Amino acid sequence: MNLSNAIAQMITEMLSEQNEIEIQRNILAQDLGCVPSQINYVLASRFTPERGYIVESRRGGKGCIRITRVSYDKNTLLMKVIGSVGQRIDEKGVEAHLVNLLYHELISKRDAALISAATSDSTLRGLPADVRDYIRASVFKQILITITKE
Amino acid sequence: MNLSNAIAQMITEMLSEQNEIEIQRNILAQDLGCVPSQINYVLASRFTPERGYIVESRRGGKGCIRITRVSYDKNTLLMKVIGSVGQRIDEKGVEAHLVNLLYHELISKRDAALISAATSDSTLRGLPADVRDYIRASVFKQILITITKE
DNA sequence: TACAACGAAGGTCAAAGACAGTCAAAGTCA
DNA sequence: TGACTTTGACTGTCTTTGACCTTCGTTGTA
Repeated sequence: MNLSNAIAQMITEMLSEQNEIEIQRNILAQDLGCVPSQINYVLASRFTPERGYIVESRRGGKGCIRITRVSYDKNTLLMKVIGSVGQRIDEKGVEAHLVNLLYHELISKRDAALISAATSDSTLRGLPADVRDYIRASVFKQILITITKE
Repeated sequence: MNLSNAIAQMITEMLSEQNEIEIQRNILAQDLGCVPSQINYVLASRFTPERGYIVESRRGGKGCIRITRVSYDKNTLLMKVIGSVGQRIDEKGVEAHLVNLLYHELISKRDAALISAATSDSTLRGLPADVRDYIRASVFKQILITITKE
């Protein structure tokens, strides 16, 4: 087992108990007997957004690195919804999806309110119905895609 | 938790009970076991006008520092932006507003990303430019209005 | 009463300290 | 050979500290 894998495993273990951990780079490096920048390498190569992690950090005195595991399932489910929307959707269609997404806790009430505002008939007023539904589908999907990227 | 954050938290707690507090720099510094100028650093870095605080002070005997939370009424400012948008806006116009809103911390990065996604040219593709700008303005404003309702 | 000296605040700024990030070079392994 | 690892010098950012400055109420004195 090389160093990087050992570090990755250690971080994964820490994350098995909580979805979010805070570490101090220098301390962890010292514990593991490696140079601090090795931690960066491991984070950059293994704890990527693609693999469902968010890494944030703070420099300076008492700095730290926060690693959050985002539920991969959530995105998979969101992507399914996005995939199911199709080229057009009417106001009721969006509302139905929102109810569903809320029920499964894939989005927050706030998100639902924002999406609802962005896609309502009154917001998209003035367009012919079919164009409106087309634009609504596009806006709806783009917002959901943005949410999956968090 | 580093010193600065601890101090900031303490001040925030004091402000949770009233919108205005008066502290004595040296006394607070002594309570917290830090040098007095550390208080200045915390005030300068965290209790800024952008974040909705006004800091005033009086030197000399019986001096003090007064910190006021002004809730520069986020909503009032948001409404001003909404009012300034007009009937049409192009992609760059929205981006400019988002930069501004972010700078003044009236919306989060996340909100900005959602709005950007909902109003981009690619999301609204297929519409004639003038209609697109019209719909964009509508979507943009409706989302902001929803944020003011929180 | 006028006012100068004093002491008690708070303000400023630069240097030092404490972290984390970046990048390129060297090393390793299939 | 090429992809992945490891290392460390250098950089960037935020924090902490302390010396020195400014302001202002109080007090002593002519």
